[in-house]
Amino acid sequence: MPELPEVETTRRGLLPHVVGRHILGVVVRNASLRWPVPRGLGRRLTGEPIRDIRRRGKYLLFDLPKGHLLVHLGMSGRLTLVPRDTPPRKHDHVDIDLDGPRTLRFTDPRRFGAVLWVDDPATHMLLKDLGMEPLEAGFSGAALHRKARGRSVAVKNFLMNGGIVTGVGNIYASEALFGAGIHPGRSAGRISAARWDRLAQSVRTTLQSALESGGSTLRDFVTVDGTPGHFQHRHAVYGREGKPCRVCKTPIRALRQGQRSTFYCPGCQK
DNA sequence: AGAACCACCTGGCAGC
DNA sequence: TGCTGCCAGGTGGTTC
Repeated sequence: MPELPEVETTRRGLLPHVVGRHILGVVVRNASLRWPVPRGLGRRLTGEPIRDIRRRGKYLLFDLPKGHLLVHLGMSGRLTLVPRDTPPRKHDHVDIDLDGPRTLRFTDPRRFGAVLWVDDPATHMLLKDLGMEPLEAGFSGAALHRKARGRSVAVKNFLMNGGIVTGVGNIYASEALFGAGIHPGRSAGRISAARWDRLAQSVRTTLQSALESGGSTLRDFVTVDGTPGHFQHRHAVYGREGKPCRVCKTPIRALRQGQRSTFYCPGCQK
């Protein structure tokens, strides 16, 4: 489900209800996520205050005095705030009871997500090699151009490589390439500096607009209070195969790249 | 080093 | 209705 806008929407929704709260207890109903939820997570968390919630790519980091709770939503994960003692449903795997009226609940049908303890984000295996944050300074066409030198991989797969840019997944890669007028199959190493500038700008504006719409809800993404995002109604190409391009009316096409669906406009993207 | 594939898991939907 | 096959927002690991 969640790419950067959905993860960031989740973070912003949680902030006012979670930061400053102490953790009263932890319930792990199913520890078999992408990696096992560590034994002793409850012992590490219980009694501790949550000082901040940060995001690195699609990872959320809950800052505690002695370390960090790391949450990744995988393909189908969700974090919601529910009234304490709300009965768990089938895929509610982890509960973090907070002081105050609510419980922070991790739900994930496919269990590709993760709930882990991290001592030091700077050296953690899952975090240390992540690429540029597309909404922060340092992300630019020039930086992308430099990283793409000599690489034959399709630009769409390049954009989705978390070691290059973090947070851009399957939906927003297609959308950003449409915005920049670049064909998703073009080799990353054969794109001009001017077009990398357009693409970097398109990635930023695409993610920013999605964020302002509360993210995209395709199947099950909901914000922390249970309301869906609505950016899916504004997708230019994603999920629109056969429908007319919003700009030139050419039917949108789909193709497979690295076992993922890509959508593009053959009229607008070269 | 880089590129292409696979694996992990459940649920929803189209087609028969 | 019920079965089968395919698809889905991610990403680490393996192989070439």
